[in-house]
Amino acid sequence: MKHIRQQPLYTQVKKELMQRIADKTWLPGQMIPNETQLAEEFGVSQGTVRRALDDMMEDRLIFRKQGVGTFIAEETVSSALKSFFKIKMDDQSKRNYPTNENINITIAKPSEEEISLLQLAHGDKVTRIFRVRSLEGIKSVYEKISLPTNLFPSIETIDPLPDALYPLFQAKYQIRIGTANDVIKAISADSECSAELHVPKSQPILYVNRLSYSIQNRPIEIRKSYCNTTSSHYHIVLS
Amino acid sequence: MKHIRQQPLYTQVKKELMQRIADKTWLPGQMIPNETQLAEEFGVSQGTVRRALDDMMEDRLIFRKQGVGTFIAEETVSSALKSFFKIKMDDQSKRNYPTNENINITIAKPSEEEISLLQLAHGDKVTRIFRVRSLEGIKSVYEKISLPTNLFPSIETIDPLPDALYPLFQAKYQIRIGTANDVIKAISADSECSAELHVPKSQPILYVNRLSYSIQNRPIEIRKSYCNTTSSHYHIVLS
DNA sequence: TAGTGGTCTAGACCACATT
DNA sequence: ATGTGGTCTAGACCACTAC
Repeated sequence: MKHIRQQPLYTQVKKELMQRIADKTWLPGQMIPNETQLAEEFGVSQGTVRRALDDMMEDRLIFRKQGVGTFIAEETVSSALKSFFKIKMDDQSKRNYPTNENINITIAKPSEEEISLLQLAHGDKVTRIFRVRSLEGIKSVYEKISLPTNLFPSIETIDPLPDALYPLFQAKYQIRIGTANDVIKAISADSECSAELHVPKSQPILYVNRLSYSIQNRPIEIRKSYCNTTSSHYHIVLS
Repeated sequence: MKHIRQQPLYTQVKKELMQRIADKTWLPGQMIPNETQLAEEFGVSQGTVRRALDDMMEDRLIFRKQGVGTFIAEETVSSALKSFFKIKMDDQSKRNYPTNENINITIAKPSEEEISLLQLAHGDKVTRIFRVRSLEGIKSVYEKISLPTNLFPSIETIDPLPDALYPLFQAKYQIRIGTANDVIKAISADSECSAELHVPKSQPILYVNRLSYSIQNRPIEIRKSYCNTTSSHYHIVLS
């Protein structure tokens, strides 16, 4: 390994290893060479490789089994999903990811709120996605999503629209969500919610108003979620 | 350092160092001995001390300045509060921290849930704190808090009980909250909530069920918060 | 210049899982 | 028995900060 003294050796090793994941040299689930072999290949010590692997483990890019080996993490996209998908069934044994229903996509002139939050320029359009998401057969979330149309060309023609949007954003539009702001309230179901979620009017609804940003910190998505939390909840770990 | 082979040396070193922070041997902002000195004192290698310090840095218990030294982190009220106090006014310009009202503290035999979640031993008691918190004069949150009585002796005699409990936990009981799990639902106000928060029955209420852990990962607190989110909200940043 | 944290090495041994 | 990751050591040198 060339000694660029600008950055530590373990960072350089990590970058090379990440490259191999990115270019599919190593596929998800696959076991990679052991630490000694990698150390020899890169011309560094085993400790340096270990430091690189420790960092990658922290990023959940790999996982290790003592006595077995080091493996590429499955679907590095969906692991990012874990960070942003917060609605869980109360019964943790049922860990179904929600399915889409009643999808409706329109392109429209943006509202004041959309212009402001998504930082739209004059004349920019907005693509709105309406959908109901079901968990274990129960209509749990009614979502209204607003996206800048120019960032997501032809997204309205994708059929079927995948249940998880963030992997789609990344795979098809090279947009990776980095952070999100969730503002959460308890409200009463209005007639729209009531109809979409099949709940009585005035049922308590968990309202999550999200603004998502790309890793470059550009606002990407407004997502208003109306959740029937009768048998599910919003779960967050603070530290 | 005694070689308990049950756990790695670096975790034992870490525990001893954390103890010195807890018992005020080392105070916030103070510089601690360098890695070599600590290694000599504990009878381990410098690399082992470093691993312990790396872990503590991850937990933000210490910080380092290259070329200067290693310092105990300033445990500011605001830093702990920022992480764990999530209810904000909708109008961000008003950033009042809530005040206590109607405080009621009792010591009781724990419920099944309390025994299980707080990992109580046979005969352990539980201290329950009930209080209403107001934001800008509006009764916003009704809280029921459960604590292991043996960890918080005489907390029921503290008068007035401070608005923020976590700084008290640390200052008086050397217990620092490190993580918390929040489970959030929207429910209807029951008669108890209705009375405490002065809202009509069946008003939508944001119910936050929290289980907090110390930095040593021991469960410390169950906190059930019932929030009137008419003019406030729960705010979380995901990444 | 002296003292600190940051990186790196080469080698040893332990704990765990598979064969 | 073998091979893997996990821990630990002793020592070296680099990079940064203060004096």
